[in-house]
Amino acid sequence: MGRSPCCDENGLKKGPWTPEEDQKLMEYIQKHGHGSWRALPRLAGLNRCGKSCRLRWTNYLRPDIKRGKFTQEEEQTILQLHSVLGNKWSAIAKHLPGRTDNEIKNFWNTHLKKKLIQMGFDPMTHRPRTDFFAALPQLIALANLRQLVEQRPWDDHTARIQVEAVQAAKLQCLQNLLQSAASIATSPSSSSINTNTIPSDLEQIGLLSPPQMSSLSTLPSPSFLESISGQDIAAAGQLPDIQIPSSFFEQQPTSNDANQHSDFTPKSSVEGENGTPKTLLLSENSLPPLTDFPISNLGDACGASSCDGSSIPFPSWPELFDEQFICEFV
DNA sequence: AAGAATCCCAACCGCAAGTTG
DNA sequence: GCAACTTGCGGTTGGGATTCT
Repeated sequence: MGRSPCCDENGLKKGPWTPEEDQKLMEYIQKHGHGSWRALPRLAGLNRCGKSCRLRWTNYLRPDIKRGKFTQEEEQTILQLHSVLGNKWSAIAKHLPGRTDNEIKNFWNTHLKKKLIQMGFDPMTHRPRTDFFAALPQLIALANLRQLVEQRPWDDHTARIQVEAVQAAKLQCLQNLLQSAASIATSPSSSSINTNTIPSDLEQIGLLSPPQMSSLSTLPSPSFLESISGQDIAAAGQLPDIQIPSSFFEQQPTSNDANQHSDFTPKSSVEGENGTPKTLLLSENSLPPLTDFPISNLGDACGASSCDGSSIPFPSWPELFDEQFICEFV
């Protein structure tokens, strides 16, 4: 065991690779294979450590590397695998030919994680986040503090201010949800997918929702899990419920679609009683169903952000947004 | 037009597991 | 069994590119 001393050696070049260095490395590996990475730089005439050479080769120079944007299918696969495997980038990469673990990791950190957060999902647990609601008391306290700062006496308005703060928070939450759905639907990367054309295997791997979960996905199917090595599953420990909203992948209506549905209405794909997928169109007055939040096993696969004990249980829609509020919002 | 802010990704760092003698 | 060495992995960062103000 012990740390590799190679990168600690002095006089070895660091930083970006030059085309000449790339050329040397490629030519050497194509001729001789990489063999011992430690010996390779010397043999190839490179003033780099073996680790740096290995990284450059595996992440950039390897001929089978697929470059360019991640496809919708790849994105879905990453999300699905991440919900099962967590940050096991190399394990995830094995299921995405031509993609490196580093690339997937970067893609996750710069795109997918943000998307999930925007959607109100914890990127670690793939469950609805509760932190926003946990912040409600702070918002109320802020409203109260402002009143104090302004030296206004506590009067009958205090209660009203509190109510307004809660209303504002609710409004912001709802706007966030709708904006997230809209922004995802309008993102170029999502333009190639259509709920009606999602291949059946995506349903099989649990990316489409079962009836009871409405817009939320559930556990991956056995067939999907079988495609992952037993070792991976074992490493992942207990399998979490996967709740990527199906609207995550949905498409901005095309210009034609937009004519048909002039105002954006989040769609959820659900299965009919006979198992046939059908599309659920949410009306202006309906809301994404979040009442299926599985509090029962919440603690099993918690990440840091929502399971630190400070969070409050995720409230149901009727609890959170009363009818009057919804009408006001609409 | 220019400076600030943000995004993005190649590359580095350090840890740990595997291998070898 | 032990220590040295090698490899693989995940987290983090530096800085160029892009977007915003």
